[in-house]
Amino acid sequence: MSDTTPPELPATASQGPLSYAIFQLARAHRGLAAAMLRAMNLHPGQELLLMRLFDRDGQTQAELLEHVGLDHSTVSKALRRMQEAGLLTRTPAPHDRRAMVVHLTDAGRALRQPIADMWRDLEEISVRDLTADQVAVFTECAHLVERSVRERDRPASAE
Amino acid sequence: MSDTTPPELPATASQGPLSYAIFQLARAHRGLAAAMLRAMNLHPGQELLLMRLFDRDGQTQAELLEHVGLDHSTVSKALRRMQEAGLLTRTPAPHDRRAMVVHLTDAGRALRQPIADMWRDLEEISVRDLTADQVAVFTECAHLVERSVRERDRPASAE
DNA sequence: AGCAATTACTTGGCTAGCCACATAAGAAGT
DNA sequence: ACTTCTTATGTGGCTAGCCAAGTAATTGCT
Repeated sequence: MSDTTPPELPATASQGPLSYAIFQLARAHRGLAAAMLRAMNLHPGQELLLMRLFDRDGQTQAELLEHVGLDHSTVSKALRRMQEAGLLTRTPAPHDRRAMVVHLTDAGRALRQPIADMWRDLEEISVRDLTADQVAVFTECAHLVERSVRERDRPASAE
Repeated sequence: MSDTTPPELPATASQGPLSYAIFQLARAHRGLAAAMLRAMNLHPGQELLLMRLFDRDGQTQAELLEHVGLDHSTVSKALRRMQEAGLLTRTPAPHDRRAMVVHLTDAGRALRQPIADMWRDLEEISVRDLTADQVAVFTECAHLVERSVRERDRPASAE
């Protein structure tokens, strides 16, 4: 304790450089994504649901939920707003009247290419100043950190 | 329905692996931070403001703002809630009656060590499965990506 | 059967975070 | 002095995201 308690603690970054870097990077990255999505009248996170539906239309909320990993209520509200925006429909499943099957509308399908372009632009900007090696290491490390964090967050999670 | 399914576009991850990794990592990381902060009756982001005040008490909102990089309204509201929670006080600056000087209360100062411990635990968990080299590369890359993204977000020096 | 547990989803309530607008006060130009 | 201009902060409105509680339908257990 005699070497780590100077009267002038620099800042938050020194206490946890990696955590702080994640925090700042996430906010900047999300900000750019939000700006790009706003041109399509979308909000951050909605494009992930749409991309899942582009991949396979007609999924239930539970199926979408499992892949994106968000809270039930978050997905439910986001889908309701996207339905009100005319991007998709939610109809009760025929053989399981609890479930709501989500289908894209024409307006929703029309966003497939714009979202793909936007996502590619975002990726290209993010990677711009990195070498291919750095991208590989960064992505690998991101997954490792994510797994550590998730394991700690859910003490009963066994993979 | 009659649309010829493209050769199985995997998912969002393949469109932008790095962006997707950032998104997922950020959510998991923030989730763990939120869980840890909840034990102290804090919310994500508040601890950053407090740590800034631990570093130097009696700053104005504008000074805090510059360092954390959030929107001024976000900081304004967060500080109001933290004041209502008894963690700090906001008093008009004597020589500049626009500015509000933020001072920690005893209750706020009491969180210094708990927050430092929590931040250290979070960092330790995040770094657990990484080598020192990986941490260095990851942090460096995070800053590079953040800079690229911020430059693009603010079209000030576009080529 | 019948009743409990699980699953699927909705709603309410809270904060974070952004934008846009509004207010107030100091600074600067005329 | 009298306007702008800039700065510092507050407020309203929107969505994202979480937790917690509630509803409805399916499954499971006795």
